[in-house]
Amino acid sequence: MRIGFCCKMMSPTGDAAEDKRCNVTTTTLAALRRLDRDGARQKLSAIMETNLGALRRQVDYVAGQPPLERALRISSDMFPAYGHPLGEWFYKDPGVRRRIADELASIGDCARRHDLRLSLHPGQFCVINSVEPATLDNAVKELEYHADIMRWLGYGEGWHPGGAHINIHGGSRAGGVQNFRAGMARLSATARSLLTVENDEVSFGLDDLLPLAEDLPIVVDLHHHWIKSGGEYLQPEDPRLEVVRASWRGVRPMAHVSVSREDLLVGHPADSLPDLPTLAARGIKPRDLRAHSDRMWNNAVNDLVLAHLSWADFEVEAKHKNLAVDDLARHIGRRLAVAPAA
DNA sequence: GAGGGTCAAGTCCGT
DNA sequence: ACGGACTTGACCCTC
Repeated sequence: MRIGFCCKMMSPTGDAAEDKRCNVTTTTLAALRRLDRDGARQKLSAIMETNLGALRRQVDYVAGQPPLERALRISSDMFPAYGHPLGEWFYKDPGVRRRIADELASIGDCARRHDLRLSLHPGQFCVINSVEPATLDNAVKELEYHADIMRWLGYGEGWHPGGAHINIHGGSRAGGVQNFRAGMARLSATARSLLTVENDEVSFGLDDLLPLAEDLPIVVDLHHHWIKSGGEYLQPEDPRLEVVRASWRGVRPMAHVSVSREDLLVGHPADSLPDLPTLAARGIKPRDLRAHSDRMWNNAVNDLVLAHLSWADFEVEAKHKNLAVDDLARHIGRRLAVAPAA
C-alpha cells in the first residue's frame, strides 16, 4: 500500500530556496506572446531545465521515503504551452526532445527502481466529453501531452504499468457517459491505457461513473463523495467499491483523500468525523467545506483511509503536501504499532 | 522585495 | 448575466 502527495513539495523548515529547487515553475501565454522567438526559446528552455530538476528532486525524495509513502502525482506544469502554438514549436525541436527524453528516462528508471507509483492529473479544462468540438479537441491534445510525459518516463506500454495513470474527471453533465466513451476513442492507445476517471462534487459523482467501470478504472475521491452525497463517508465494504476495484482489472486501485480546512472547523474534535448536516445547520456552506485543509488533522478521517488502504492506494490532496502525507503516515504507523495487521 | 493585477483552456453554482 | 470556485495559485509588472 502506498500514499503520496500532489505536484508540490514543502520543506519542513520553510526553506524557501529548497522549496524553489524542488518545485516546477511555469509561465503564461501572455508573457510568451510578448517575447520574440529567441526570448521565448530561452524562457521555455530555462523553465524546462528548472522543471526537470524539480521532478528529479521530487522523485529522489519519494524514493528515499519509507515504502508506504512511495506515490507521487507529477505536476502538469512540466512543459508549459506544450500543445499551444506559442510553445509547440519549441518542444518539436529535436535537441529539446532529446534533452527531455534523456532526463525523463533516467527519472523514470529511478522511479521503477524504488517502486514509486506515478500519476498525472490534467486540470479542469480537460473535458473529454465536451459537447463543444473545439473543447474536445483541446482535451484530446491535453491528454496526449500527458501521455507523452508518461511515455518518456517509460510508462507508455500496457495497462496502467506500475500503477501509473492519467486521471481526469467525468466532464460536463451535458456530454454524459456516451460522449466520454466517444472522446476516449480518439486517444492514442497509450493515453487510453493510462486514463482513469475520478468522481467530482458537482457533475459526475461515484454513482454516475459506475457505468464507465467497463471502460476505464475509477478513482474514488472520499472527500468529493462526502460533499456530493451530502455527508456520506464511503466504507470499504460498500458494494459500489467492488465495481470500482474490478474496473482496475488487476492493478491496485488509486483513491484520493482530503479534509475540510482546519480554519473553517476551528475547535472541531480531531477524533471525530466532520458531520456535514451538522456543519451545514451551523451555517457552514458545503461550498466552503470543499476547500482542502493544510494538513491531515483529523484522526477519524485518517482511520478511514487506513481502512480503505486494504484495497487502494491514496493520493493526499492537502495544501501542505508531503507534510500532510507525513501526518497520515505517522498516524498509520501508530495504529499499526498498536494493532499489527494480521 | 512587496503588492496588486493578470493569467489558455470549461463547467457549474450562487447571486 | 456574471463572478467565483474548482485547482496545482503562481507569474509578471510596477513601484
